[in-house]
Amino acid sequence: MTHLATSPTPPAASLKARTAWMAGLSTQEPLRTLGTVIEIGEGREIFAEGDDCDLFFKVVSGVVRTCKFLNDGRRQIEAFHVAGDVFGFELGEERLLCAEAVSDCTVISYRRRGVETLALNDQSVTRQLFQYAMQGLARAQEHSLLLGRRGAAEKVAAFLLGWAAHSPDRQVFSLAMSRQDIGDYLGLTIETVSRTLSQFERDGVIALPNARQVRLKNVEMLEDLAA
Amino acid sequence: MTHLATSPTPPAASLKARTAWMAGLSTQEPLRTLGTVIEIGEGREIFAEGDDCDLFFKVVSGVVRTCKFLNDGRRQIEAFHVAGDVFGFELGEERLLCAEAVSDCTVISYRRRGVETLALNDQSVTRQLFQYAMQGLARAQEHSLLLGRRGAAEKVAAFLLGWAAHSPDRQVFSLAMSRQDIGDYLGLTIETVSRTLSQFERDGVIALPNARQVRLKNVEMLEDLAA
DNA sequence: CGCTTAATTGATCAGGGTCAATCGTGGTGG
DNA sequence: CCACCACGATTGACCCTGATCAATTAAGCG
Repeated sequence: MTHLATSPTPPAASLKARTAWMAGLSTQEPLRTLGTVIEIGEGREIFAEGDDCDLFFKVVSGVVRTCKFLNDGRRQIEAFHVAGDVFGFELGEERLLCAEAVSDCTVISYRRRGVETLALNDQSVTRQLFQYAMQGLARAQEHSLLLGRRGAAEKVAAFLLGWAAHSPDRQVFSLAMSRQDIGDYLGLTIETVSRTLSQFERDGVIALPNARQVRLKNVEMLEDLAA
Repeated sequence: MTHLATSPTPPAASLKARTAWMAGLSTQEPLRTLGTVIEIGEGREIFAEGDDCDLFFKVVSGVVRTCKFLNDGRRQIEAFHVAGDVFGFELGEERLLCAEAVSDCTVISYRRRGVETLALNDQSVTRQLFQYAMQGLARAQEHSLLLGRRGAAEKVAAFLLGWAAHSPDRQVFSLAMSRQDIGDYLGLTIETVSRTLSQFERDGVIALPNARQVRLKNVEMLEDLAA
């Protein structure tokens, strides 16, 4: 399940090629004709909490975060979405989460109504939607598990391994997101994230050439930590 | 790894009556004929981590917990399932979670294969499965949010309100689960759960006639706490 | 080259975990 | 019927991890 390295701007032509990343649907891509390609600048909002759910999205390149702002001002990041991931896929009429571009990114938007109409005539569309829902479910459950973990070290280790798994190179990769993002995803403060990473580096588990670059030096120990 | 307590199978007659409890499907219930009703005793395992996913279940009565055991012996409860909820619905071949009866309960089991076959000919079945997946997704996201909350008071308050919402009487209800269960669901220890409840009682927010009975005295304050 | 923002590091504090004792309730057997 | 036991829940004392507050360093960027 390797995702392609993010390449320079993908014009429409590359879009077709990229549908191959989708899970379990090598032959058919009935949604292809419905999508609209959109470029989003780093930090820009894609949709907000409370918006109508008339669209959902698939990431082509870049990273998107879906999150919720709590009444005390804190932010909880529900997930990071990378190439191939679908987000903004909700049951109700109003969005419970908002979505923002972590990095510059390209996404495809789909009209929910249009897809639903399509689904009436095409079983494979319904099944595709089902796949998206189940993948989201699995992801959310995994995240619950992560948040339930006790130690900061456990959480950060699990996060690094999870992120490494998306990367083309599992040993060396760069984090698309800030320490604040990582903290909001793991339920920790930036300081704790930073300290934990520094400690990992002192222990020789990882190397940090700069704040965004990570090199895993001892994957086994990380896996032990992540439990 | 024993599952599926073979027990006095209720007759088909009772099954029909029970379909009325199901959410959102008043007119159609294409799955009705496929299910097998099963009685499970309190504390009994329904399926284990690593089992085949050839079945999924719907709760008729009682409460079921789905959970995961971590390598350090801790247990994380992913969800409590009450009448009408579907559980054991997973993508992969092997289960990632296990399910146990919190109280004596009655569930209906469905063969995944059978339902999939049915779905080929019947759009409504596919759409029903989609609904289950999306409900599970919404639930898992809500749980992530709950776990991400900072304070113990916030978590316990949110839990009480959530549980009250299922109950026939929103003011007075009884908890089906132990303190340990609550703790494992919220990522807290039994002591902290107990202390927090006691504190709520001292503050006049709730009353605890006995360990399992809860009476909400100040819902507004609970809602403030739950944020 | 200074300005701004992100990240790191340090010092202190508090929320919740841990360990341990006590209470309460329900079940069992004399 | 009551003494006894077992188990869950509660409460208390103490400690540790991670949050908070604050200062310093590093990295972009006009």
